Amino acid sequence: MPNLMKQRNAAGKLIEFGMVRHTADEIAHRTHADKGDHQSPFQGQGKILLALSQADGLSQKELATRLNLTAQSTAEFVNKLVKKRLVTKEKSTADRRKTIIRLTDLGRRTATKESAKVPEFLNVLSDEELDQLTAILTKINASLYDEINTANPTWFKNLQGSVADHLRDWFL
Amino acid sequence: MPNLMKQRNAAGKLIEFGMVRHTADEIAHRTHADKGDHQSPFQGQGKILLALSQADGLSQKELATRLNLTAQSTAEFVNKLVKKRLVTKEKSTADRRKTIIRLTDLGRRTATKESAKVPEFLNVLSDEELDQLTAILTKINASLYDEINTANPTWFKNLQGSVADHLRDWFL
DNA sequence: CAATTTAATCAGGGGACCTTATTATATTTT
DNA sequence: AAAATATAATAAGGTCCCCTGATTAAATTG
Repeated sequence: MPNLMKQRNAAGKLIEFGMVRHTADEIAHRTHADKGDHQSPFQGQGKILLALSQADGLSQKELATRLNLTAQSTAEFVNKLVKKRLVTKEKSTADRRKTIIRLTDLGRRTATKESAKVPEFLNVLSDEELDQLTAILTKINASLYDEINTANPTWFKNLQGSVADHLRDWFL
Repeated sequence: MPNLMKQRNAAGKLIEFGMVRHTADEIAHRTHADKGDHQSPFQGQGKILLALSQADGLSQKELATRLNLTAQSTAEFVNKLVKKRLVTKEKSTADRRKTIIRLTDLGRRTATKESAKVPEFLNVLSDEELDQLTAILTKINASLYDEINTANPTWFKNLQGSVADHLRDWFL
């Protein structure tokens, strides 16, 4: 079993990392002041954009399912995106209950832009440390996947899907 | 200069870590279903509780300053905490403009409970990996502190304070 | 055709924050 | 001391992220 003290140290650093990065993010938003555009790509409207950039023309229900959101939340975010002219809604002709959501050009550009950039703080690490970090995170992620899968297989599948989608863009 | 490919790998893993941990957290909340009790200790009401557990009897203004919140947000959170009987408000006799906030017993217990527990996923790491992770996070955190300090010295000071407060409990 | 399931919407609510007034209660200045 | 200014807290209203419950419209089933 691993040394408890070492675990505690690492945990402390992780907590610190969480706090510090949170603040750094806030500063980034507030400073850059991109106006209404300060959303994380993993939440709310950003989430929708990301999903659509990977599979355009989904119905609201499909979006909700993939993103583990309720139909109502999904509708809310979609409507906001429509107002911003980032997506469009149209009734499916095949099944008139369904509403198909599509990215506009602007929406696609926005989604792409959000998507990828290497955090600057990785610049302070050596090659060796980067490898170590990658290996460690791989282990940690595997363990978390496990935990999630045990607790809620549905979420696990959805999560796998969106991680894969996101990282596919990221790595090519 | 570090290898770009290695940076990208690490960045990808970090992004994945972010997504996965987010989901794991949600499951923890939803599953445990502690009712109204699903707040991060670094935001909103939780933030207030944490600050008070470190220095009870602050005025709202002092809280706002320490936590980089507006007086209005602070008031909102405090009022919600009052409703939940986690804190009390009373007028300062020395300066009747001020309102002093104090933790109730329940509040103190809640704050303490929130505060410390080693994330389970650290169990999958070896001693060596724990050391590596600690070293890496130390570097990353230092770099983020730097960035924050440059951008906003005030926030930097406040952040230092709350990190110190939080970690003091954590390490003893 | 009647009953049921499904996709969306409406209404309403909680939590995190913010901006723009106002209202008390000091503290200064004249 | 009276007037002017600064400070602590409120009130009101907004945005964003999410959810539950109730209702409507269209499709599927029996």
